[in-house]
Amino acid sequence: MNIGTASEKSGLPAKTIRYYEDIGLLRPDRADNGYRDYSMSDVHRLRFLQRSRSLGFSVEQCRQLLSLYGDKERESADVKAIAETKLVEIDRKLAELTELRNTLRHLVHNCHGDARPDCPIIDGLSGRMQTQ
Amino acid sequence: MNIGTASEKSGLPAKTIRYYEDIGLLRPDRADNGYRDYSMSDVHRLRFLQRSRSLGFSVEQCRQLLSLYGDKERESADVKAIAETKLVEIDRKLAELTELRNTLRHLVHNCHGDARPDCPIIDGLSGRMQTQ
DNA sequence: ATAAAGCTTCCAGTAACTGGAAGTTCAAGG
DNA sequence: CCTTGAACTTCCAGTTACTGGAAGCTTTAT
Repeated sequence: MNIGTASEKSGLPAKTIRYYEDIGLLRPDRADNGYRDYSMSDVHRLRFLQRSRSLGFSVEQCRQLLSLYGDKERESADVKAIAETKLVEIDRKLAELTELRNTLRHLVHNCHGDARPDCPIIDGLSGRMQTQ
Repeated sequence: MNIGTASEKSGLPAKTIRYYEDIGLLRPDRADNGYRDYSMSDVHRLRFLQRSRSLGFSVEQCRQLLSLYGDKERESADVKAIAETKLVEIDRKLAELTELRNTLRHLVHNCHGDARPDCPIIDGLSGRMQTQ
């Protein structure tokens, strides 16, 4: 499939997909006309990149994560070690995201939603805090 | 407190903290010697920035999120609208992160962890997929 | 008093895109 | 078949969000 279709399916702009190829994150086939030709496997890699990038992993971390999928020659123990390291990181991110959500939820539910500026959460968080 | 202490407490490099000041994300006091002087409230903003940036929110999104905390003049209905928009985004990120974790967990648990390269998950995900 | 550590500003470099120009190829309509 | 517009190509320049380093001032520790 062409880059436009791959872009739609992966949620990444075509520009970014070409950039990822430049820095060696994937290597699509080329059709006779010179157009890039993406397989479903390529699209999976792209979606994976889209997701992990948007979650705050660096491109180099994504490259590591991708290697878990792509490299059949890689030893399983190695895969396991990398995956386990990343799992710790992901769990930390999950906890932080949950905390952020709770804060915002609280904000939404405890504020009046009208024109009164005396929101208790904002007051609580923005004021001078002496607690530690 | 000085920038070094604020850096420790927030988890952000001093360089980044100064940069955030440059682009108007916070405005610490200055001591008589010209040193920046951070309050606990500043540190809270910094920690909040650290967290939301590492979770893939852009600086501009962080600026919006921060406005929920900082601006007492802001109307509550406005706060509520922004918070609710961000909540949807956070929930999406949570779902994606959970999915990513499940994939990796599966990878960790189903692989042999020895030197055999025939991990079923890698085989499943990296191979040519005909499914859609 | 002097050295090291920490602070200041400023300027240049990097990572990860992103936009735009200039040209080629393809799919649709006349 | 011809043309027109969308989608593709490469290349180069610009943006965002830092990051490193120089040059100099202030504080702390011996």
